[in-house]
Amino acid sequence: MSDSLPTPTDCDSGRKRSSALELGPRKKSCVQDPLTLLCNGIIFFGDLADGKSEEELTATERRELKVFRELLKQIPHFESRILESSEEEVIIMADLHQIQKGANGARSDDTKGIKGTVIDWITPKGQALSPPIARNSKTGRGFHHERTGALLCPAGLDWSNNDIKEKLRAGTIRVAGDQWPLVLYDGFRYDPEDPWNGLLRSGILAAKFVFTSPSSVDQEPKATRSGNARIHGMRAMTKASIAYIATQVRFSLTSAAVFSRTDLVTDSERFYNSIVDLLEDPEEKDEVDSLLTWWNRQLFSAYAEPERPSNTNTALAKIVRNAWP
DNA sequence: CCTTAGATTAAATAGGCTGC
DNA sequence: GCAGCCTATTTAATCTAAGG
Repeated sequence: MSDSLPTPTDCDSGRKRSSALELGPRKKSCVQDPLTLLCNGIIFFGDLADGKSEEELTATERRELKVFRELLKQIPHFESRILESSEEEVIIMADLHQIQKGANGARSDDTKGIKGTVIDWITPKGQALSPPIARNSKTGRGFHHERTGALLCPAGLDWSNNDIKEKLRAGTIRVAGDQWPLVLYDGFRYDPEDPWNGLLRSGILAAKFVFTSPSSVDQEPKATRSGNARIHGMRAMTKASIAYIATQVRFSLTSAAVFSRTDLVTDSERFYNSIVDLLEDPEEKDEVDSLLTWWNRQLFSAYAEPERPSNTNTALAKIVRNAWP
């Protein structure tokens, strides 16, 4: 990390931009326009090769060139790769970061929305939660609340057993991501005799909220414009979108304030993967097929023809989301 | 080895904007 | 006036480097 970049005071934005483009496993998101940076860098190199002097560049261009050089230095073989690659490949590399950025933003929007409305559909009809849960805060959720605790309780465990309840609250019993909570089951009822009974058929409202539109959750939708599904040409639920919704719902019930794939307490990543694993298991194909059919009847029976997909980063990201979050 | 301050990052949040 | 998109700001977690 001995960074030879002198970091003049007027150049900190440049540093950010360079680090944002590392092609490592970690995604950096503060870059404004990675594509421009890459393209300009290549153009600069071409100009310099043609005998153009560096002094002819503007201050901004020199700074950009500097960032570009730093980039080449930091990433092994990046120089040869980028100078050999076609224009299309450069665009793809830059877009990957934009898409990741869009995906993060979209997920964040969903988390925010579900956090509020989930309160409505875990509240028994005509009753109130006691104690009440704030719509905009995660405090008071998780195992410490009777309702969210019951829904988060692993399906095989008995929440009404005080000993178990206390151990869940104290953390003596740690719930891993592949121990599925009761909230995944239709009517919040788990059937030990038939584990498939109702499994993954509970998050309709959340799915509608995300995919069709927030108001499509209500009896009388007041949508005045198209929702996500129609905008992005989504015609059906996929295995990944079912797992995505389940993950969002599960997270919304926890008291954790920050969504993190790698957080081992919420264990969201393992939870998501465990559902995808089940849905992709060839031996479960029949059950999965009928599950998908069921979901599509719930969500898309009223959806006739989707519009053409739009082209924004977020739109691309949401398409990606249905294949890989 | 551990602590600690500072930097860096991802994510949450509020709120504004646009198109219908 | 809704739905989705976008931006600026805040917050929390993680990393780094220096010092004890």
